[in-house]
Amino acid sequence: MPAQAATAPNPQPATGLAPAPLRARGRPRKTPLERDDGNRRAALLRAAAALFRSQGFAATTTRDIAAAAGMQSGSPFYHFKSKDALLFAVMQEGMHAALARQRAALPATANQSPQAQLRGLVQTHFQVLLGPDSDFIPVMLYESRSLNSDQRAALSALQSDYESLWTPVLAALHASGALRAPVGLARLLMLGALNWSVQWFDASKSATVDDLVEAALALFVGEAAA
Amino acid sequence: MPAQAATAPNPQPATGLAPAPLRARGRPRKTPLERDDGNRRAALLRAAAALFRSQGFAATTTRDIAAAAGMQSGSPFYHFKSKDALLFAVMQEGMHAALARQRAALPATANQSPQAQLRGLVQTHFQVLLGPDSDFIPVMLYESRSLNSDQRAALSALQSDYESLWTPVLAALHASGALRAPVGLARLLMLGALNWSVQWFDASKSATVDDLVEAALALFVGEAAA
DNA sequence: CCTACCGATCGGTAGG
DNA sequence: CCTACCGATCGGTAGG
Repeated sequence: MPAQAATAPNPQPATGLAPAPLRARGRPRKTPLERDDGNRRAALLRAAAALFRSQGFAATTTRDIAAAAGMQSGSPFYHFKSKDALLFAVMQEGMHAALARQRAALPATANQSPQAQLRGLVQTHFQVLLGPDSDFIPVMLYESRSLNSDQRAALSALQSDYESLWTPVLAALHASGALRAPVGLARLLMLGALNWSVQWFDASKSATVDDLVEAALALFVGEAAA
Repeated sequence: MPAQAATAPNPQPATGLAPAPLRARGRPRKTPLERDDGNRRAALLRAAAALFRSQGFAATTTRDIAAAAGMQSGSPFYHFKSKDALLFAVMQEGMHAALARQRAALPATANQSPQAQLRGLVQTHFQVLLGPDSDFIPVMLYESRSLNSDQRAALSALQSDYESLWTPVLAALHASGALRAPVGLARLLMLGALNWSVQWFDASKSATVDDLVEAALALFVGEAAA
């Protein structure tokens, strides 16, 4: 039931046999400078994101996460100070990835119409939300209640950065009459419409992500019809 | 920190003194037929809704709920079979209230334009979401993950009833050209935009619920401008 | 990163 | 609806 971490290495059959001496187990380390700690840490993050998303933060056990990453129950705490820190890391990773993808997509429409720029923002947003490796952002959207205030503040800063990508585009659309609601409320309502899709979108159903993009644009700015 | 149940009766100072004989405590029961069980049950529901909303279901303790309703730790289980049953009752109560309010508001716009009918739906929806006693529906929107499949099925039926109030109005708007997105996706996106408002709406800020109604209508159907 | 474990908390119950 | 309690689980840690 806990989504097995797709690429979880070192599944550790847990035979209960007496452990062999440490140096004899597994293949030898290539070089002290080349430890795969980042790999294990990333496996924990992916497992945590999947479980936090499907069960919620409070209902997910650090033991669940450890098992999904092929570790023993105490091992997550070697990589993260607390369950809380794991949650924050998942969200931070999600926001950094989302920002990076939006920024990478920006130049493609920089010289085009505000409508085309909005299409780019909406499309990338849906891809981040519904595409592969898409557990991190939903966790951020639906579990921020469990953060402490410092963590929340740190994430708010990233979220402001993200929103600032939308504001000038919406302002231009508002100025041209294509967007009739006030820019601030329009941004909140539009992002809400997009974010809510994680609750109902089913990749196996008929509608595709591209269908969603077109529907959202038609709904918000009426497809070039001003 | 746990929102104190505003009207919690019987706050029980918990003095630790030996309890007086049962018949001597409190004012005498009016009549065996007139027990205030419904009152206590309602207090539990209100307390549970507030706590489930602010902390989430899994992070809320049945002891938290009991305390907020002025009871001892084991007492909620006199009224509800399990914590799960309490959650389901909160959601069911929320959906019944939302349906009742929408149905009561329908006649007022029945003979008016589809735009006016949509305004009525949106306005009532925001009131249910953001008005007084508005914890029940947010709990339903954000905690259904914690239901078992029978409970989820029962709620899905109520949600379908609710959505069926929107579909004919959206179909009429689509037919007239005022709504350009496909009806099904438009409904999902629009309700998402509205539902998301519980995450950011702050009654103490400048925007009012009426501002939200107007902004949403302007965004979705462009305010009579087709 | 594993083993073995602690202390605290939690949902739920018996019996009144 | 309260008292007193059980059994299980959980986050986290020491020590290697």
